[in-house]
Amino acid sequence: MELLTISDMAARSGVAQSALRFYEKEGLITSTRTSGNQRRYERHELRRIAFIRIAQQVGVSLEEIRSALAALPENRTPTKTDWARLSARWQRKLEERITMMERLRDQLTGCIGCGCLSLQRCSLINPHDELASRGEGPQMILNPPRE
Amino acid sequence: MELLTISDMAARSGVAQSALRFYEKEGLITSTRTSGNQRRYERHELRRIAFIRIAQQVGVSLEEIRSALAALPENRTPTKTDWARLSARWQRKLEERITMMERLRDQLTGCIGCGCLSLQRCSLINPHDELASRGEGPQMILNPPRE
DNA sequence: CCTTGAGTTGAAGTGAACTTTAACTTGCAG
DNA sequence: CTGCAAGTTAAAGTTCACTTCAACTCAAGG
Repeated sequence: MELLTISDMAARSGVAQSALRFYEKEGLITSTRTSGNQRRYERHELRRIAFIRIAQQVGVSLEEIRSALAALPENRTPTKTDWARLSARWQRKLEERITMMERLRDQLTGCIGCGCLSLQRCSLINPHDELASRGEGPQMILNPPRE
Repeated sequence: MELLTISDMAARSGVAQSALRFYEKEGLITSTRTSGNQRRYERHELRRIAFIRIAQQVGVSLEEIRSALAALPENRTPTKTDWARLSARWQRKLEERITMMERLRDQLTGCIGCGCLSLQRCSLINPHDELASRGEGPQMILNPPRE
């Protein structure tokens, strides 16, 4: 069971050393120390880092990521099942985001025909201008009507 | 041709007044002034704002948005065609982002089966660990191999 | 030993996208 | 007219996600 140095981790994960230290300070990853106070990482920390970067791609904040990772066991190396549970959760987030983007794309496609993009008339943004009651902004995308 | 005040604009667009002033300072939108130095907006500025918010949803920076908007005519109200051209361009960006997200989702689905998320073995991140030559990080998602 | 590269810390800096503040001025209903 | 809500500015503050800096200490080859 060989431990990895911070430069190993940076090389393998593609994340800068400074970011790794930052993540540790934020409680996203952990490390042990050598007698000389240098960080040593267990191999499975790479999974945490991978997870962090993926979640960021999905548009999740570090704070949310932190709280998700907090669900992993602290006293033992996470099992496949632990990770699978977490992955499933993020997969739903991803799914939601994709759906939103697709809705955005579809509406935008319709808008290209009319060359509009008006806040008042275009369905992309606020159809019929009667949505004021539902709040401000591009209601159709952020908060579409149920069918 | 009635002009809108800043609070009209804020109400109609769902964007804070402070943000509208900020956008103006950044050259994203424009306004005329009353004799008493108050901002008055032409109605079509709402379209610019809508466009800005939509582009932000897609993950585009204000700087990029600014340069895209710079392609619109300054001396006349943009025509449908002007907007359509711009919309088409963003639609491609959206399409790309959706593709990336779908790839991410598909890979993640595969990963749930194995409960992995390893930087070394999981195909989500860096299959076979031989991608080092192609750069660091989650290569499969950011820069997938051609088929 | 000595040098050099790798690692450590706290604190300050960065950039994006705004918001808040303070001190005024305008617009308009009564 | 008056009073007050709405508007104006420059400058400073905020949050997020890091990076950079300065001043060290540690580890290992020659």
